Amino acid sequence: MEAARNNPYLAHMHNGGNAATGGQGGPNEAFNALVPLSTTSAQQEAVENDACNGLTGRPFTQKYKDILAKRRDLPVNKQRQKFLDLIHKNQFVVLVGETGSGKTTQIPQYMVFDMLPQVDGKMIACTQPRRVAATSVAQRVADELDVKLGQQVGYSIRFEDCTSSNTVLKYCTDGMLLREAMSDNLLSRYSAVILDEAHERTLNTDILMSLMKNIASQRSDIKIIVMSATLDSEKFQKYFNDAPLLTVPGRTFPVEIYYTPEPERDYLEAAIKTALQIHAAEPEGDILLFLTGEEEIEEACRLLHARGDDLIRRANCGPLLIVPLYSTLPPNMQQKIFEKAPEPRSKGGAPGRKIVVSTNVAETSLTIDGIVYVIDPGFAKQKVYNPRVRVESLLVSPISRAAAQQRAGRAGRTRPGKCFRLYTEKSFNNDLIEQTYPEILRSNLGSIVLQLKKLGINDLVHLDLMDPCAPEVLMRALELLHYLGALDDDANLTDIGHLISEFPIDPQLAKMIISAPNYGCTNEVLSIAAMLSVPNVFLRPREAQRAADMAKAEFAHMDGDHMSLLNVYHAYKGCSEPSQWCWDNFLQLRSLKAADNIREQLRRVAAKSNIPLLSNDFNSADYYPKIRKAMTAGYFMQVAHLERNGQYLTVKDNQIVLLHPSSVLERKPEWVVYNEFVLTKRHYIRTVTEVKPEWLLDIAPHYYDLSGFPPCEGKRILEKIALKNALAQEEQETRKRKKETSEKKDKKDKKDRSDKDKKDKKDKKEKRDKRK
DNA sequence: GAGCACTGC
Repeated sequence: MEAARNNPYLAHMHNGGNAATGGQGGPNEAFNALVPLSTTSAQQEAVENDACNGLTGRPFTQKYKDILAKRRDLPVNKQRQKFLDLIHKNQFVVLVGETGSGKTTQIPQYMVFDMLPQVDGKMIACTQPRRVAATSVAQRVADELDVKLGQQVGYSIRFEDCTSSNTVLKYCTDGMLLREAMSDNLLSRYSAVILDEAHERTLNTDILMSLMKNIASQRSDIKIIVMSATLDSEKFQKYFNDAPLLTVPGRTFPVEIYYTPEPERDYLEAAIKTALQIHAAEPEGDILLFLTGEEEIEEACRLLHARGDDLIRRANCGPLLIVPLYSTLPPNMQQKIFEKAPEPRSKGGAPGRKIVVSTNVAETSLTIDGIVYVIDPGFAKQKVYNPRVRVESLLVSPISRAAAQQRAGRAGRTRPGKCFRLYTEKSFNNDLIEQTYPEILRSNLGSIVLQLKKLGINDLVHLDLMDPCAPEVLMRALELLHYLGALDDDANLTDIGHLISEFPIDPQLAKMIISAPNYGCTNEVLSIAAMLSVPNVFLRPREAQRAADMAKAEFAHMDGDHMSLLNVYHAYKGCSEPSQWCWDNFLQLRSLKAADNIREQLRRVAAKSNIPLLSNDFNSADYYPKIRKAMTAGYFMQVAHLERNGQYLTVKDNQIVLLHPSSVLERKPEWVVYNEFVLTKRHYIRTVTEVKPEWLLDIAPHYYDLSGFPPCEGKRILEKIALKNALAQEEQETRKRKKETSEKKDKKDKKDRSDKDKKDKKDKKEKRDKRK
């Protein structure tokens, strides 16, 4: 109680924040005795053991007490005092804890009791890379603290803010906190920020880490905790000014690792063999097989079905449930991974088994219970960025040792498991890289650079990132933003740049939206932007490709794919039963719903930025051309020209590209804008719409300064038009000059005339006067 | 005439 007397906030606490409600509750004495940034583990436990909730004044429920017992048992609780000591003495703490340590749920609560956010009005934030994690952990912690979700504990993710003025602990996606920082550069609403899953090194986490380091140097009152699951803690410690490290053991079961003695030539074949061998020889327990993509997974499932049936017949094995899993799979199909393994065919017969064949989605995003065996061929599709051609693409490549470890861990969540790696141990040690390259080294940074500018970080070259990005990638981003008019010649944010940065989408898309009012078509452009921001809406199941193509043709627009997307969106908004309608038309309902959500968000941003929401008369001949002009204002850097040999060449880069076969365009328009450059066996441009070369010169004259263009037909055509424009302009000017000269002459004549008139009048008057 | 790992504002 000594501390309580010294607590300057105590009076406030007793009077306000902690009033008992309903008569049955009461103050939590231990809670009221807490002093910010000096609590002990014992004090905190006393607060939790009290009869009443310090945060609400209400008596604790039985449910609370049941959960509390389990929380006390978590590995992280044994280190509570150590953690508090570290955070009292340091601004940064790095915490490493494996699965099951309890760090994500407990550490933020320790911080709540230690910083007493209800006293100074500043919140504790805990960031997650994914939305589901933010919402589900917030719910769990609300239960643990015996409060209603959205009150003292809440979450904030895109499209959903579940917080209130009472919120002291907020779980949010890292992207959300970054957005907040764009309008509050010092994150002044927070007294502590906990960055969770930092080892994943997502783009947003990396930026956020840099930002927090920057903020910490300006705010000595803020505490920052970086939590990670890997043992690569030294890098984090070093980055955060030699921060102290706390290691918390996890709670998982051992996983035995097996390697192949020789390298496998065909990993798909090897994977299927291994799965069936496990089924034939290993005890009960489900299998998780990692493959790289949809097509491979469907193929593997077909083979497993065929050979599995054969095996079951011959070897009297139990029945198999084979389930594919990838993110674009419809939700009802995804649910299948939670089904139980099938029962034995006869009582006492061999047990059934579930085989989940999955992409990386099962590595971090989805947890499947009951997995005992993991098969890891060692490959995944990974994003790579080529700044030279400004293209992001997906490439099947070997995973890292950290990812392999993560995959193996999936076998030991419920009991001891086994992991079969389809590569040699030597290969694991010598060929695999230690960590997957962080996303920031594999991405186009256009949007990120704009965000950084908005965050008040101007010196990008000396930006303090954990892994600095390649200068060429930065250059490309700056170049793009400069051409869009978002940055001036000194790389400072312009008014346009401020506007663009308000939109949570690609800068080109945002530019298209803010240009739309010039063409009176904001509403339509918002719809197109939303449709371009979601995964492909068109489904094309292998068994119904023709029917799907026919359904798609119904939406085709002769101007191109963007207008077809607009047709789809309008039709979707007009249909009465979206679910049935989507099924009938081979459309992805999930994507359309997402598009609708995004459109609403974009509309709100536009309205807030005073961008008028306009539409042209649908029957006007200009309706579509005006939309295409607005698109050109955003995408003038992604234009291709059809050369006379029938090949498209991208403008300025002179890359040979093909219209993607998914395009609705049946003819080949001479000039097109494209949304995406797809790099597979060939170079494709996907989602394509016809434009006019005159527009390019009108709308983006700074980009279409032809002197810097490599020679090609497109350039010659543009030059001709430019010449014509120049001549026309000259002619116009000449005419204007002539008109001016003649006007001047007229004016002079008029003046002369009027002078003469005056003189005549005067003379006449004089004459009259004389006569008098 | 062909793909679409996964997130996120």
